[in-house]
Amino acid sequence: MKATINDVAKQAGVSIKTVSRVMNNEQSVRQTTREKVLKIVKELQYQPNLAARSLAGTKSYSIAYVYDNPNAYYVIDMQNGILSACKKQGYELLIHPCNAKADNILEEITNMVRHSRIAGLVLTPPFSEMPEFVENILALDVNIVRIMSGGSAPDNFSPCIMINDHKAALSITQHLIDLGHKRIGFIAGGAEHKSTSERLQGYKQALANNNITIDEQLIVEGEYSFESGVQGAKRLMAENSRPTAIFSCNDEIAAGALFSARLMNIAIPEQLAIAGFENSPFSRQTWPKLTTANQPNREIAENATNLLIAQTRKQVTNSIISQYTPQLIIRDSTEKKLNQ
Amino acid sequence: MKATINDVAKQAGVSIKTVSRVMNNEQSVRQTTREKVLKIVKELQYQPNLAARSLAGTKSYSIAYVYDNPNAYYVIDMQNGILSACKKQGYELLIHPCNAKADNILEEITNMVRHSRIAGLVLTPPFSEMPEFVENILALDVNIVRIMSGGSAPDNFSPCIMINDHKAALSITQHLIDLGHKRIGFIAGGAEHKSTSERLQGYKQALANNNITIDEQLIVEGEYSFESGVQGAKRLMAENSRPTAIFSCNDEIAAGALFSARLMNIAIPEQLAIAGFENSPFSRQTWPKLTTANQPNREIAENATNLLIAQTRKQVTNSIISQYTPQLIIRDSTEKKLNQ
DNA sequence: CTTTAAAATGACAACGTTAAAAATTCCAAC
DNA sequence: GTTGGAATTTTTAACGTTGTCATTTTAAAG
Repeated sequence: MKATINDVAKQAGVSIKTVSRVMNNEQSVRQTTREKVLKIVKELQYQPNLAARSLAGTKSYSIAYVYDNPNAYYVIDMQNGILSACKKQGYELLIHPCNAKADNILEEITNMVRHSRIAGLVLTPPFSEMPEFVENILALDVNIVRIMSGGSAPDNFSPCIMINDHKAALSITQHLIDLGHKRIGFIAGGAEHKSTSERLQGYKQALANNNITIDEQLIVEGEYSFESGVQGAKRLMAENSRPTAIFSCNDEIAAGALFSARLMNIAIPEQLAIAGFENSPFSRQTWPKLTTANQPNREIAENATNLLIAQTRKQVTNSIISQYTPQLIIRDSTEKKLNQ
Repeated sequence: MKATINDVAKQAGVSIKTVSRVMNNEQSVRQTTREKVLKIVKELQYQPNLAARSLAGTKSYSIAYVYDNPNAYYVIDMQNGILSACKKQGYELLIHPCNAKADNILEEITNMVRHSRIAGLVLTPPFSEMPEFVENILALDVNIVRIMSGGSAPDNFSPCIMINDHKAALSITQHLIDLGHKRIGFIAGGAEHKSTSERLQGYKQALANNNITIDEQLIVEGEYSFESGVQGAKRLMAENSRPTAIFSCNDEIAAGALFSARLMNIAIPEQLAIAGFENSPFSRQTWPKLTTANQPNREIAENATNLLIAQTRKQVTNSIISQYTPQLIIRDSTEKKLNQ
């Protein structure tokens, strides 16, 4: 039914090993031979059998995405980006949602890697930002790529995609300052996420740049959830001297803060400007829509996966670092446009 | 490094075939032998190699989830439910997001099934509700399970999980009627989804049960998106005689309708009651929170996958149908409680 | 005890690919 | 033309399972 390497070899009049070489883009195949084989491959619609490949070879063609993130939009974007790269390069994706705080998490991942013969892992926060975890995973001799927050990579053990949250948070805060705000609240995300501290530092830097004193009362702890935004805004707006603007660590928190403000009959943006971060669908589904910073997760994920696969194929020896800085998107939650 | 069937066989003093029999729960293995083998399996932490299995055997241990759904919450819930069943039964999950309207969609899925040796497919709307598509997939001799809307299965070609949207929509509408509403708007989801027509029929039935004339002006077309809710509410509220309540086909639409109502300065629920459907996070992230019907997607997905695997193992001959009726959850978008 | 059928177990060839080693072909330099 | 080394290609043996069929063991009946 389905064409195998034998069928191709017979048709092309070469040995199966030659077909294998062509399929794997290996050296020492004469150009004419390569073309001859590729023609038959196309004719028979031959695709190498993944099971046979991973059984016979030392290589694997499976990539796993390990995550623990309650943000469905983020996860779906990541999955789609990873899948896109996988498809193009003939890999399959195994998704592995799990609990980062489980005490046997390392054992769980180890088993998964061993059992499924994984070529590499894509790690996002919080996993990518747990140094001990990363070290232990690398000890398994499996490739990884990390997507994480920061201006520069924490080490050069593996390719990293760095999201410059500091810079992005700085420009959001500067935008609020430019609008005349001087008392700007900050609702943090989970403390275990480096993005939280990076965004906080960007916020502080912007204030410092404009000679605005940092008021610790205006900075409240939280986590990356809608509910956290609700509570955070409640606390901030209960202060004696309320802020006139709130920068929330992500759009979901911002949506919660906005919800909370409405409960208190506070007009947005007239009495309170609110900004989020991520440009997730949340930022477009509130009223008014949220000012935010665009973080192109799908693209980031595809890029990361390409780096991972390149590493798997030993096409790179040195660690590669790629940088993204989310760009400011101004919407009505901070600055109302006249026509709407 | 990793234990193979040979290691187990040697240690247990039996042939590899016997170990294979034990691992596959086959008949004709003496109880004492079975125990002896299982003891070694545990000791060596032996797990059969999936690649070797699918290469050698006629069976496959991969399940694919084919979907085309913009609702991230729904997809994540489904994935987690399917994964949960897969893990328990030693299967792996391949996710396959795709475009249901692509003209080569059948070819795409066919290739995937052939190439990855898929044991079965989990289909959700719109795929599960495309009879021609389903028929063609079944012709590939692959097992499927369908999760779809309706009171009874459309055929008995494969196990189905039926969501009784009709009944659920009826009870939501009845709830609105019980609150005194007589002019109730309906914002539809995508016409290609059976849930849309089922929910519409439930809505109409409830009106009929209460001798309320059905006003076609109050029924607007739409699709399952936030934006569609925004537009739908805009149209409904522009009518000469506005509705006093709106039943939206899902929570995302309802959230959009609510957003839209706020833009028009309409008080919820005083001037307009809004109900959604699904009990997705959307329903808890609006202000006020949405009355809805709870659809336990994760549980449904796990159940569906179990049916699929049972079918794969030929543990069932006849088609199995499982039923779910989403249950009404009353929140502030239709009926404000005093203490809040 | 035999005999016999059924139950349990084992031997060995697949499955479709890659790895390692061996064989062949090619081409440039004498 | 030879020759020698590099480039290309082929041969054969894995990889870890399951399927098929042969063999051994068991237990029941005579």
